[in-house]
Amino acid sequence: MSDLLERLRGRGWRVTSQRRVVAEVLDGDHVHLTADEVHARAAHLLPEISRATVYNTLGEMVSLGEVMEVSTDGRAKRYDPNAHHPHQHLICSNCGTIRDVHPSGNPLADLPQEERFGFTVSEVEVTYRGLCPSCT
Amino acid sequence: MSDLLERLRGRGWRVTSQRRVVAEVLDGDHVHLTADEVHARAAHLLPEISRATVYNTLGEMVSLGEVMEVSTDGRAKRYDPNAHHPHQHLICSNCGTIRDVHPSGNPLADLPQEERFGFTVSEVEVTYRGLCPSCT
DNA sequence: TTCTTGACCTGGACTCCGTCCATCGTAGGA
DNA sequence: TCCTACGATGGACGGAGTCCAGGTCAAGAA
Repeated sequence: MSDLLERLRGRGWRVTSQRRVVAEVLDGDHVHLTADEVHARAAHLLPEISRATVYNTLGEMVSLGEVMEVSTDGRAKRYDPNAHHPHQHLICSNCGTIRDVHPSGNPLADLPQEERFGFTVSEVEVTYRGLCPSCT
Repeated sequence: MSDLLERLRGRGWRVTSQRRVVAEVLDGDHVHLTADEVHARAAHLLPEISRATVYNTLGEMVSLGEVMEVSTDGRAKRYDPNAHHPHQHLICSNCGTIRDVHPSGNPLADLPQEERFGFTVSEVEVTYRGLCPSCT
């Protein structure tokens, strides 16, 4: 994830200890943490970091396209650092576990012209729901 | 929508004026209101109705499968009475307008077995995003 | 029609998630 | 090393949703 910091620096970002720590927490490809979880883990590495800073940093990473925001259930949003590899999500309806998945096919092509109502459609988000092995 | 009330009565529900009014507000197939909007419209017909009652009633309708919950953007959930006709949603990223759409194909079949990680997958939710004609 | 009772409604307090803002601190260029 | 604009802080705030104790009423029984 240090290349994330490099990319951010390249975009004119100041690299502060807070941003470094948030990036470190998000390291790894299969992480789907809430802002509060990110804050808790970051505070473990840098105790004085504030909630507002975590929210700001996550928001900036999202608007730069480095991190994806996932709204799973209308409760807290989750942050997914695997933003450079297109994927969808499979969520356990019981315990909330999230997995990245790669469906075949192209859902964008599945929306016929006459069902677009003049919209310029640019993205599709597919969420699969079901029960994970341990909740079955 | 009076058949909704009939179905609910058939399930042992008491039909109260509050529930009648909520059902009436949700009447129509292309409505996607937030709980607060439902409350505002319901209060127009029955001024003393409380927010808690609207939330309770909507929650019950959802758990009976009579109404669908749509989490568009991590903000307020929306309630969609068109629950008996499978469909997906097309949302304007700018103004939030929602349309019901019917993609061809079956996205459930697009998730290969080896991408299911042992989950019992039961539903798929597809959300298309883009700009509506008036926001383009 | 009246009675009875448990399901339902109410309003206000509370929680959770997220944003805003005034002020202070500091990364990094000169 | 110094300067300063960008970033961090934390506390107040706001929106969405939940909870609860107590009052109300739909609908079946008589």
